[in-house]
Amino acid sequence: MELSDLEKIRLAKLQRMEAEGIPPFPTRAHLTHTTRQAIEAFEAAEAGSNTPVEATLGGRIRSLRHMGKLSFAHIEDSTGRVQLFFRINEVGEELLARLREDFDLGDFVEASGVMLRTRTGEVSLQVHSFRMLAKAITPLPAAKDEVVNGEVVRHAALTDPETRYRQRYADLAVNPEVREIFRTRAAVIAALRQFLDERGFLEVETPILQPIYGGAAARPFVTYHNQLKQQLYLRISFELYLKRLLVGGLDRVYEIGRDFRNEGISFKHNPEFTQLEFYMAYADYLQIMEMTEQMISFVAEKALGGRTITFRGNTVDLTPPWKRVELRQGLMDVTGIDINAHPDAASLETAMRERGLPVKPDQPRGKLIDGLLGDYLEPTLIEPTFLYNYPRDISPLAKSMPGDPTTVERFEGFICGMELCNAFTELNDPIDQEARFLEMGRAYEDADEERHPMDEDYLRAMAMGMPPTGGFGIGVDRLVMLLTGRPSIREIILFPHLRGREDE
RNA sequence: GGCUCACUAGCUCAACUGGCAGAGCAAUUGACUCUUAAUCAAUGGGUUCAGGGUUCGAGUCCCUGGUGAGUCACCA
Repeated sequence: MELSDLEKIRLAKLQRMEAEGIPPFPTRAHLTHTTRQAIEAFEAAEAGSNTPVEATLGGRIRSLRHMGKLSFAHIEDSTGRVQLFFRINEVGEELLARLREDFDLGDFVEASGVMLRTRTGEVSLQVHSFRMLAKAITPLPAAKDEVVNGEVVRHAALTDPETRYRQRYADLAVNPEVREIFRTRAAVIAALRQFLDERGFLEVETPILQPIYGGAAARPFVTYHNQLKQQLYLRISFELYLKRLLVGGLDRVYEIGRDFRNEGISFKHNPEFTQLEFYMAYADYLQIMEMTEQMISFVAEKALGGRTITFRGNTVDLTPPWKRVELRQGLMDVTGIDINAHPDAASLETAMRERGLPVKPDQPRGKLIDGLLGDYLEPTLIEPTFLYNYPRDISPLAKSMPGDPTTVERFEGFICGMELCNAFTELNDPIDQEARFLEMGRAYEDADEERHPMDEDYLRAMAMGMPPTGGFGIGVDRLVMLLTGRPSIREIILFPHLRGREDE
């Protein structure tokens, strides 16, 4: 490890402590309160009995001010901050000198004493004794904090995105709002579980390593099992396994876990991302639609304490019911094209050209429609909106609408111009399913990386009978982006994937 | 992968049309018994992302490469 000048100075302090027999990394701490508990205990005593509050507190030193025979510090733990007040009368000359010589910003310290208010009114621990809990050799990146009206204001905070993502520990250590994002993220996932658990759903775990990948259109990561001499794929969705469980009689199942897609990286794409899928027997996509808006507003209420979010400058209310727009009508409104009047790719291409819309050649009809949706319709869907009834050829696992074989019972949810979730009435006819798989194979013969491989075992499962089922999938990262108002997926994933560096 | 922009001290940022690489905080030394970006005095700190080129002279201009951000493509 190459040490900077600042680090060499701190290392020398550490070595001096060791030479004097003072452990810089003692094994155990003995704390009586968190910083918040200590402040609350003092305020309660102040309002009542006035009995002294003794406490032993621990935390990271975030500010340190020496002034002759007095010193002040703030320590921080996960519950907040408290000021430490060191007076030579209480700690003695020797310990006070040690504070000056051995302790730096970023060190972890344990301090015992009595809670009191300093002259400026700040609740503080008047320290009688203290010791090092863990020495920090590398200084924290943020320079200094200021407390203004109880709010911590940072000066010269760590802002460089690359450093923040590569050294997330440093980002978390100095940027409290980043810690808050991940508390919200945990609350979102807990609320999703609660919502589904309360409705009788069983949480399950299905394979991440799969011999045949499927359930979505994406390129997989490929890996290999040495002993089995078998090529395996990291899953791109949970769908095909979860629906096998419905065949097995588990009527309501869900899984929250990681999907892996070997695609480009962007502000809304990470190669691994967290997905929730649930399947509900005897439900159709309209019931799932209602459940979706209830679930999302429930989660917002639980994780944020309200149903209003602000994302990319738009403030929207998540309270049900959400807008419902048929995909055909939505596309007609923004492009003037009625997709039902163009049952094949060639006709749709012509209609697009007539209106001066750019057309990528050799795209199947479904892809063209998907393109129109993404380019022209999606950006307009600011208020929470369900688009429903999708073309069959981009939905190989969804059930056709009765009386309309070109359209399937499928919807997607959009908020603030971003796609959030995808759901449909599940195709449970094994004959139709096999035909769809074959169709997909043909349609993507040229770009066959994305086609759905034929999954014979899945067809066998369907052949044993799956009840009519509504299924649902949501990108949990996208949901967390929306709920925390963060425009980049990297802000809400602890360790987003970045390109490797030569020096690492 | 394409295009655009960025990369300077530990952190945040300056440095004009090419002309001695700077500030605040952090650090070091000292003063200071209620401070809170404490204050005051002094001091140290640079592979200007890397490599090459142009030039009397490059942080600045040119080329190649690296990483990031935005955007497009692909996808969710």
